[in-house]
Amino acid sequence: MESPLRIGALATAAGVGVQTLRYYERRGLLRAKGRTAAGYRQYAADAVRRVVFIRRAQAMGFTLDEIQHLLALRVQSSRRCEPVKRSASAARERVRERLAALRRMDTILERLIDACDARQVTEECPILEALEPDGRT
Amino acid sequence: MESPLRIGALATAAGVGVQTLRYYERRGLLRAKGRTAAGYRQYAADAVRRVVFIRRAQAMGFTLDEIQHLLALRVQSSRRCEPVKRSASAARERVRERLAALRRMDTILERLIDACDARQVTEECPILEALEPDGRT
DNA sequence: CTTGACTCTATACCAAGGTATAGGGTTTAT
DNA sequence: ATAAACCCTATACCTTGGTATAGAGTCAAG
Repeated sequence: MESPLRIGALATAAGVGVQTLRYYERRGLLRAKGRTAAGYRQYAADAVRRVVFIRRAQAMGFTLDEIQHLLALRVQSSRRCEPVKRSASAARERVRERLAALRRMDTILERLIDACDARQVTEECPILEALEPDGRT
Repeated sequence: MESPLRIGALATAAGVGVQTLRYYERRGLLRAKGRTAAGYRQYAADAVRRVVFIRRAQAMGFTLDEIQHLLALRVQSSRRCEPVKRSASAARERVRERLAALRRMDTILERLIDACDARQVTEECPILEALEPDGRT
């Protein structure tokens, strides 16, 4: 029985601009529950979570198209399970690749900081060595 | 005594287009060692590593501006160590935040795939819970 | 000595993900 | 009942990270 949010309230709650929400709607990422007589969008309270999710997923490198797919992932019936599983597996594959790359970056930065602490002069840029294809750390 | 690379050779070696390399130069990410009499850019062999680094860093979500800072990170002398360390620490902080978020995402996707295998119906979109600030999985 | 592959600068264009503005209606507090 | 603060659509514009094109010079092979 909660009163629905108008777009400005949702924007404030989620920390984005109203234009952004309308843009997400055009992109198919967000739908208003309905409209008032005057045509104002009405959102349920959980729209805040959805928008926050979108921003966080973006922050970890997903595109809006990918996020749209992620948001659609749920097992709706015991049929139609395979497509969901395929999407989820593909998404997970990308996540794991990014994880591996980020872990390498973390190691490199850690070692750089340590070198700095030890006041060692590193003639070569250690960062440049960070991401060699063979990934030796 | 290796013969310097021209832009096309560097582009091929690093797997990018020549336009991209000139763009990086404009952005201050890449410098040619010199020019031929005709004005052709000449690159040292290690430019390949630099460009590959740029692409990998991009792939893990760094902007070109951030990458420019990363590339500038090297301990050039035992003085001036602090600023380097601060940049590296800040970069590492961002990396670690992304890692944490990606790990949560990975867990969620794994559980979704498992639910799918078990033919369980997930009514609520489980993805939405993936990135809650408190990170409960 | 010309043809094709390469290079140069400069400028235009593109896609993603917004942000701003114009021109208008609505709701609310005074 | 009117001004401030909100909402609507539509359209234009912005930034990032490129890609394409135009017009011109360079170099190596035949």
